[in-house]
Amino acid sequence: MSRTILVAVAWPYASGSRHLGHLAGAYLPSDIFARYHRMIGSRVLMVSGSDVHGTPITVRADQEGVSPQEIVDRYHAEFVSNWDDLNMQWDLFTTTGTENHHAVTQDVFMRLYEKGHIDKRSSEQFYDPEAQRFLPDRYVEGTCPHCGYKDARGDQCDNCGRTLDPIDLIEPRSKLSGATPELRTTEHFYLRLTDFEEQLGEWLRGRKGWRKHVLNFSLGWIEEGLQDRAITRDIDWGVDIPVDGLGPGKKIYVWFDAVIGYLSAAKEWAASQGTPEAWRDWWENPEAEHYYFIGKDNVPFHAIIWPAMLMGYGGLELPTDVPANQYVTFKGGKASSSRGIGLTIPEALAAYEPDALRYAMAANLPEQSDTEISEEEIARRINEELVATWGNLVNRVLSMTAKNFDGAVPDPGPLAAEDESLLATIDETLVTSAQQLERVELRAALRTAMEGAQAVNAYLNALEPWKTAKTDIERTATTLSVAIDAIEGLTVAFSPYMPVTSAAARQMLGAPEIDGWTRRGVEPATPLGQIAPLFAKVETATD
RNA sequence: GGCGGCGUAGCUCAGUUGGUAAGAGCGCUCGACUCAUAAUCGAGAGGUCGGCAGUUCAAGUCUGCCCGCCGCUACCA
Repeated sequence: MSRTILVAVAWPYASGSRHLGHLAGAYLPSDIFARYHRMIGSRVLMVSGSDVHGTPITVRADQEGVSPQEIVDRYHAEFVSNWDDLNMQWDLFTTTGTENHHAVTQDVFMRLYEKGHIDKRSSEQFYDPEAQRFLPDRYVEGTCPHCGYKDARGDQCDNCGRTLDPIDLIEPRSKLSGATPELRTTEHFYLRLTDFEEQLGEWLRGRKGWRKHVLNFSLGWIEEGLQDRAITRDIDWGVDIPVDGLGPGKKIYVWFDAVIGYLSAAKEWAASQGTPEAWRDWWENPEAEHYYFIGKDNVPFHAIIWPAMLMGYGGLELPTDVPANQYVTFKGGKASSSRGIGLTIPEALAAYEPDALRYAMAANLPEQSDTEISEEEIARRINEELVATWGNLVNRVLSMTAKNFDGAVPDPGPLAAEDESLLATIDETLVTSAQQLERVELRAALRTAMEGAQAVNAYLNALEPWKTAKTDIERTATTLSVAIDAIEGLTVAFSPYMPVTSAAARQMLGAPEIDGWTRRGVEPATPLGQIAPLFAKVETATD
């Protein structure tokens, strides 16, 4: 029976270009996983979209003298273009700016409110009289009361690392205008996370196969005790609060609405298909599996807050797994486009072919620990592994076949033990890589596929078809035919990672489109396609 | 400060519930081959598994302390 899979992908924040850390953290793994599931016949719904609300976007808009919508439109267009270049296969990539999303967010808010999981409280916040705006903690700067550092942020001092309360800053000033902020009382709605503490703990302790950094981190939050959390902000850019009582100038907090995007996007997708109820197959179906692809900084939102919201709402499915990735680091530091650390996705796409970039990043996915990446590392992965082992394998086999057998797949004749053995190895490659993909061990599954390619190279070196071509054409036919069948099988394993070149390789082999996670081989006498190298080597900085 | 993760070969990383002489890829050395994008294949060198002390018949794997790196710390998203 075919499985029902929701591939939920972190919503990129439309405040600037995304970088390779984001690509490796969430987008590439989700696409690989979704493609695998489509190949084995699962019903996949892969959704995400641009996250368009929040203070940083309004600040940037002010700085540039444009509307927040202009900022959002610019980066949303860039993301869509990136995904297109990378051949990301979304079922829907929308934004949180749609009417549908606002309506679904308000529905979730109202339901939680009516069930008593949201209440109203007041607190004191810094307000910038010049910018006429309440300031998030990190937009208040001043002198650290602990170490005297002059440019401490309101949430944390970058010098001594201590967590701060902006009220404790000496000589506080607004990061926006430099003005001295004043304290004002403000009312907000709070999500009562404490209502779900026990239920969340029980649920989390029952999770199997979750990465330990995800599970331990989440359980740590539970053990420390959850805190109720404000879910509205003093801002005019966001989703309207669907109940009266707070007065103007307040919106729903961007993070509360962003996670709801997984649900609203499913509804938008269903409506766009002309089957408006179809979202229920994923969200109200206990058999459905939900996988959330995010970076580790988002673990609390996906393993604590969003599940709590779902529990409170009732009748919707909780995450099956949250395979959060760690960080990609450049020269030891976390990638950051705002600080210019590491390549942005547009920069990387300008430098590398999409499939080659996908290979290099997939081979370095930070699944267990932070992974150090450099342009040298990307070039090494492409030149020393991808081109040398896989690209060259396809090229050497096809070249020999074209030359010796009139550009068509030869008839293998009876197979010898070593022929059967190679094909068994490739079949095993597909079995093993599928198991690893199921566990979201994407790096390992790619490695497995490469080992399959090495096995074919070793087989060729052992049977030396370039020699037998002069002495035993039947043996040569067997060798090359078996190698072609093996390569056909490997294109299946590589396809989730490198869809374009895998399809190109199949065309060269004369193989039909992939049908299932299995080796099918190529019929004898099938004419080969136009042969060309699958990948080009990249120049390295030192060349 | 608190919490979490990490610290394993020159580099990038794997090492399930503790158990045969510690692994992979790349790099390096030697050899084979020369069909192929000087690509491939084989062999080899290379590690006190951050440090110290424990538990155990047995620890990279468990416990404690220490050192270092990264992240989070609930109002960045």
